[in-house]
Amino acid sequence: MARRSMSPTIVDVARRSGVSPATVSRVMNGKFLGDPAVADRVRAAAQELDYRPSTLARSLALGRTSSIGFMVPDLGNPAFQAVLTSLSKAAARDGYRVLVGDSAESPSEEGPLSVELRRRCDALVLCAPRMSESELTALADQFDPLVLINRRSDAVAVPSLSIDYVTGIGLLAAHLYDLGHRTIVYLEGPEDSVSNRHRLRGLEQFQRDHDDVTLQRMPGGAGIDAGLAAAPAIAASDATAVLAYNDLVAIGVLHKLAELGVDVPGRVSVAGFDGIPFAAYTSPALTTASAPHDELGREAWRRMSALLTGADAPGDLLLEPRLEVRASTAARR
Amino acid sequence: MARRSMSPTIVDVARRSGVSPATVSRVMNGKFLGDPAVADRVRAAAQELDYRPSTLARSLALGRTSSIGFMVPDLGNPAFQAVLTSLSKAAARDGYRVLVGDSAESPSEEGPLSVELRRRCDALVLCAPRMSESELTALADQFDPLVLINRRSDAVAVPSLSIDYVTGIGLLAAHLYDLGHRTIVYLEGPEDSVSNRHRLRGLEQFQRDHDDVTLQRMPGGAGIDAGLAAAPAIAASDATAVLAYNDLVAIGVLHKLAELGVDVPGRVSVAGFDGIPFAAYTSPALTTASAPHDELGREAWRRMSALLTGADAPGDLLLEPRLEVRASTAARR
DNA sequence: ATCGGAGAAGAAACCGCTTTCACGCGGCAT
DNA sequence: ATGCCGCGTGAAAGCGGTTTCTTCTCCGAT
Repeated sequence: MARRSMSPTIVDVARRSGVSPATVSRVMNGKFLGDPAVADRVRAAAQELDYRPSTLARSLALGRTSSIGFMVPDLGNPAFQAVLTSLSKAAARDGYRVLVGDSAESPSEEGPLSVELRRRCDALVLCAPRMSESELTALADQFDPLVLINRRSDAVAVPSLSIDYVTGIGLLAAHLYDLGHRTIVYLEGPEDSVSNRHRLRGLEQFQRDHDDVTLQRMPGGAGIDAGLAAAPAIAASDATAVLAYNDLVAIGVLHKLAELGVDVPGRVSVAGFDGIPFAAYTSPALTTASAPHDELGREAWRRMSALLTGADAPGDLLLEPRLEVRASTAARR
Repeated sequence: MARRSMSPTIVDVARRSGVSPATVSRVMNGKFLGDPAVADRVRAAAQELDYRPSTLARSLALGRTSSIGFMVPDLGNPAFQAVLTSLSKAAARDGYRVLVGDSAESPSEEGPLSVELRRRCDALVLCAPRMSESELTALADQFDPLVLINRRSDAVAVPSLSIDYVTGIGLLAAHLYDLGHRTIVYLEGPEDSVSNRHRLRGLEQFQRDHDDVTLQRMPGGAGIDAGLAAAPAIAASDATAVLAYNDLVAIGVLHKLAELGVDVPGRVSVAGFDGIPFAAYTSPALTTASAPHDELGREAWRRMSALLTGADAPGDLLLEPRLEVRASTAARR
C-alpha cells in the first residue's frame, strides 16, 4: 500500500499509464502535443484513479492561488455583503474564489489582518475607510495587486472604485431643501472614515450654495445601534430633517423615533444612504441615495482581473448614487 | 541579484544568518531547542529581510491551508450572510479564513462547485438544501471534514447544525390559530428543498392537532420576487393568513399587498421565517420565527474546529427559533 | 550512407517550507 | 584511553505539481 490513504498523485497516474509525471502534467493542462494515444491512456488512468491535481501544489508551482482576498470593516453590513456577493460571482466566472476578511471596525487590526489575508491569495480588494493614508502607503506594496473600494489614494497608484458620496449626499440635501427643510441634521458616520469625510465635503458644498440652510452635525456611527442612540437627540432638536450616515443608521433612527412617538415624515423627515435592499421596505419606506453596489463589485473584479492578467486596468470609477424618494421624507409642515 | 524581485525565502534568511534552512524553520516555528544566540541571529536576519514564510509552501508541506469553505445556495440571502459573518469571525479567532462559494441556487452546479471549493481548503461547511441525499452521500468523502447546515443526513455521519423548522413553523401556525385564523396559506419554498419539506412536516403535524384549520399550499420561492409574485393570488384567495417560506418572501408579499391595497394585518395576516435583522423594520413590522443564525455560525465552527483537531465533535445541534410577534399578524376580523 | 533537424517524451530542477534522519562533537562512565 | 550517549545542527527527502533542458528517435535531404 502506498501513502497513508491519501488521494492519488500525479506519480500514481504516471505509473499507471506508463509515462512520466511530466507528460501527465502536460496532458492535464492541455499542453500535450504528442501521440494522441498516449494522451488517451493518461486520461483514462486519471479517470480510473479519480485523480485531481492538488490545487495547493499547483499553486506553489505556478505561483498563484486563483483566489483573492476581500477585506471589509464589517461583514455584517448589507452594503458590503452586496459588494461581496457580486464580487464573488464575477470572480467565480473566471475561476477565482474569494477569501473574506472582517476587520471588525478595528482600525488597529485592519493593517495586519489585511497583510495576513493578502499573503494567502493573489490579490486584495480592500475596503478600509478608516486606515490612514500613511499606513496604506506603507503597506501598499505588500498588498500589491490591490483594488481599493470607497477610497482613493494619491500616494499609491491602484484602481479604485467608489461611490460618489459627495454628490450623493448633495442630492439628498437638495431633495430635503426642495421639500422646504431649512434645518437639517447630519448624523455622522465613524469619526475619521473617508466616506464620512466625503459626505461632509458634499454638505459643505451644498451649504455654500444654500446659505439659508442650517446644517447641524451630530455624532452617530455606522450601524442600527447608532441610529437608535441618536434618535432622542433628534427628537429634541428643532431640525425638521435628518440625513443619516447610511441606511442602517437611518433605520435605527426611524425605529426609535416611532417608539418615541415622533411622526416621520410629519414632524421630521429621515433619509439614509446606500440603498440597501431593505430600505424599500421599512416603515415608512426610506428615502435614500441608492449606490450600485453590485456594479461596484463587478467592476472591482474587472479591474482586479486586468491587474492579474497584466492587462492595463481600467481607470478609477466613481459610481453615482441615484436618489430614491420614498415615504420617509415629505414637505416640511 | 537573486530571483526576479521575489520576496525573501527561508534560504535567504538561512544564508544571512549562517545557518541551515532547517534551523530557520525551527526557529520560526518555536521548535528550536539549541543555542539561544543562534535563534537570535536567525530572528534578526528574518527581521532585516522582512521575511514571512510563504503560506502556500507551508500549506503544502504541512498538508493544511488553515482555511475552510462555506458553500451556500445564495450569498445574497441575509440569513446566510448572518451565518457567514459569525462563522468567519469564529474561525478567524483560531487563525482560519473562510472561502465563500455561491451555487446560485443551481442544484446541478452545487455538487461540482462544492468539490472544487473543498479542494482549495481543509474542510467544508455546506448548506445545500436542494442536493439529493444520494448525491450528498456520493460526495461525502470528497468533502470529508464536513459540517452540514440546515439538513442532516442519515447516510453520512457528519455534524449538522439546523434550525428546527418543524417546530418553528408550528409556533407560527399556532400563533395564527390563536388569533382566530382558520384558513391559512403556506407559501412554499423551493420545491424540493429540505427546509421546505421540514416546514411542510411541521404543518402536517399542526394540521393533525387542529382539524378545523384549512391549510392551503401555494407555490412560492426563496426570495423577495417570489413574494411579490404570489401576492395577487393571496389577495384573491379567501385565506385570512399567510405563512411565507421565509422573511424575504414575506417582505415581498407585504410590499405587493400594500400596493394592491390589501390591508395587513386587517384583511390578511402575514408571517415570515428566519428573523433577519430587517424583519423588525418592515411596514408593518413582520411577525416571524427568529432563528439564531449567529449561534449557528459559531457552533458550526466549534464542530468544524473539533473535526480539524481530531477531537470528537459535539453532536448535532437543532436550534430553536423564537416566535417574534409583530404588527403583521393580528386577530382575524 | 551520413548528417541535420524536428518532434516526442523523460530526467531533473524548481516552487518554499517541514521534518526525518544522519553526522560530528563533547562529556561521562569504564 | 576507549566507547557510548546525547545534543545541536545540517543534509536531504519529502509535499505534488510545472517546466526547462536533454535525450532519443525517426525522417528527409544531400
